[in-house]
Amino acid sequence: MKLTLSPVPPFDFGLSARIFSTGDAQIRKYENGKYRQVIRTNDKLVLITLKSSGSVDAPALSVEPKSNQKISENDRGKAEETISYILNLRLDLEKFYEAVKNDRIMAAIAEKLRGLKSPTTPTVFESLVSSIIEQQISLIVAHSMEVRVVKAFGDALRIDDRDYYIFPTPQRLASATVEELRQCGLSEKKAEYIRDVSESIIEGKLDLEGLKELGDTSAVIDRLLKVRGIGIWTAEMTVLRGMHRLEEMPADDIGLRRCIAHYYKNDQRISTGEARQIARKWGKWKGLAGFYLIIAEHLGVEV
DNA sequence: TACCAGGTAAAAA
DNA sequence: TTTTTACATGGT
Repeated sequence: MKLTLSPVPPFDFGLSARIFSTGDAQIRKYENGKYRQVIRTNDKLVLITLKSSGSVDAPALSVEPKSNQKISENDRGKAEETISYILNLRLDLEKFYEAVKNDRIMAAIAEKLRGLKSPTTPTVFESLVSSIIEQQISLIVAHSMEVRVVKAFGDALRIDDRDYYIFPTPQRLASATVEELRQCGLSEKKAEYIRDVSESIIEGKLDLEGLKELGDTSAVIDRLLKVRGIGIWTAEMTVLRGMHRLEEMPADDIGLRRCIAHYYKNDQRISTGEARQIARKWGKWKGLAGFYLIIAEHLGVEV
C-alpha cells in the first residue's frame, strides 16, 4: 500500500533529506535516495520510507508505510500529516526567496539551494530534549549521545528482522533515572533537566505540544525559559526546529555565527549582537536563512 | 596534552 | 549585580 504526497513547489527532496545521510539507520536515515523513519500514527508505530517521484518544480513524494499492525485509513491520514509536518512540505519557499532577493549573498545561496526545506521533529518534546543534549558540546558528540538515548528509551518497531526506534516519550524519559541517562554520556545536570522536563509534562504542568497553538513566538520562548535547563539558545532552537517558527534564529549559536561570519564578514569572528544585526535584513525568515547558511557552508557553496 | 565544541545554572566575587 | 566555574565526550 502506497501513498503519494504533493509538496508545495519548489521542493528538492534529495537536497532537503541529505542532512540525514549521516543519520543512524535504525532511527533516521537518508540513503540511496530513500528517507526512512518511524512515526506514530494514533497509537501505532509505522516505519515510513520516502522517495521522490517528481522534480523540484513539480514535486511528488511516494510514501511506503510498514507496520506490525493493520494500517487504517485514519492512520494513513495521520502519517501523511506527520510527514508533511516534519519535512515542511507546505512551506512556500518562493516567499522566502522573494523576501531575501535584495540581499545579494543570501539570494545567491538561495538560488544554489533552491528547493531546500528545513525539517523539524514530530514533537516539540523531541526538539527540546535534543537541544538540551546539544548544549555546549560538538554535534558529533551530541549526536552519538542522542542515538544512545533513543535506542535506550525509545519504542522499537521490528520490521523485516530489524529494529527501528522512535524518539522516547515524556512518560518513558520521566521514568528513567538520572543514572540511566548518564549511561548515555549525558552530564548529571543534563540528565536532570531532561528527567525534570519530562516529569513536568506528564504531570500536566507543562504543555509543550500545546505551545504550537500559540501564535506569538516570543510568548512561547518566554514560557520555555521558565523551565530549568532551558536558556535562550535552547528555547530558540526548540521553536525553530520543533515548531517551524522560521523567524526565530539562535544568534548566540557558535556554529551559526561562524557561518554568518564566513559569508558576511570574511570569516572574522562576530558577536551575538553582530549576528542579530546581520540577520535583521532577513525579516521574518531569520531562522530559515540561518539554516540555508549552515547547509551552504556544509556543502561548500561559495558566492 | 590541552582545548574546543550549536550553553546553562549555580557559585563566587 | 556581574563574573567565573563545572560539566560530558570525541576530535584535533
